[in-house]
Amino acid sequence: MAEASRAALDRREALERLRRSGGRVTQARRVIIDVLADAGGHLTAEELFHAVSIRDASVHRATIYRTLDALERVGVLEHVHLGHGSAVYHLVGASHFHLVCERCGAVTEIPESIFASALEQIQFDWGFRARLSHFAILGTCRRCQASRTESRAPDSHRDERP
Amino acid sequence: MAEASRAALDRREALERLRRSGGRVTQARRVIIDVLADAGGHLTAEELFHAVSIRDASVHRATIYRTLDALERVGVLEHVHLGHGSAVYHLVGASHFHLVCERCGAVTEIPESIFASALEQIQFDWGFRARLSHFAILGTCRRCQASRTESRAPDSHRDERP
DNA sequence: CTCGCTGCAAAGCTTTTGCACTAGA
DNA sequence: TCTAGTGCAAAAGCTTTGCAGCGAG
Repeated sequence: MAEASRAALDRREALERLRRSGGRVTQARRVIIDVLADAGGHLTAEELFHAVSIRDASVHRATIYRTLDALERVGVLEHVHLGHGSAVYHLVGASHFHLVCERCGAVTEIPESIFASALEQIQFDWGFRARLSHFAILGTCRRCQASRTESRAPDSHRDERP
Repeated sequence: MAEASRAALDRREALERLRRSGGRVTQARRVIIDVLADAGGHLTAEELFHAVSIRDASVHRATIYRTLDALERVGVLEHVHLGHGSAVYHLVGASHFHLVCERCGAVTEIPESIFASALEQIQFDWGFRARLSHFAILGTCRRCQASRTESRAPDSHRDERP
């Protein structure tokens, strides 16, 4: 992976990759990529739509979905499921996993190396080449383990049943 | 975990657990638990609804959702996300992970022990107690790795973009 | 007898799609 | 120019909810 050494694609690289794949660089796509680059990733389609609307109110919600699909197909971005809610999108970059606390919703990124040997064993035993980064890993964070009666944070929850 | 030694709760244990938690054992719940026990797990709400309808057509779709919620809350069942589609439900039992092939949709269950040391390291390094069983692990199965042009199986796909 | 559970209907939310028009290469 | 991409509107899923009646304990 060429991008594994960097945090993520920047605007220029993203547009370049899009162009090279035969896609057109439109106003909507430029804004969407800008927002994703600025946010540093982890936006749902809806969050992205709101953020994009601020910069260009003419971009339609349907365009967000179609563009996310198109950009994912040409390898400019990826989506991850952090929980029960909508997927979140981010520009491709260093492969990593997400630890999501089921109680407070905190998201921690960890390097993929942690699971290297486990994934090798799965490849060896089952012939299955696993890609762990597509889903978050749920659990309980240090803080919430310490305080069992910790109340839930009001925001940033994606995997909570009300 | 008391149920870790067995494949999953059977009807009697499930009803017992429901009753002990103060829940009422109704006709609808009995049928739902029966269907899940017979299926051996991995049913979406919609699949469950169809299967339940065959045995008792009077059970409403909304009851399926409310019952799944209730039964999950009292620890009778759990849900897992195998892919982009709806979650699948199963009676609680031995903790395991699901390998889902992104190309053919095949689902393989593997024991949680594979990841034991990785999860321990996460606990040690980040203080995060991870529970990997809530999401599937996507990747490519042996067969699909062998035949790169393998056509997708028409069914059992849950994590495929059309 | 009481209130937890259910059927029903309707709404809610996210995502997709058909169509005609616009604009990128 | 030529067609990929877009806005718009409407539909399509899937899931939730308010309400009144029923039935489990």
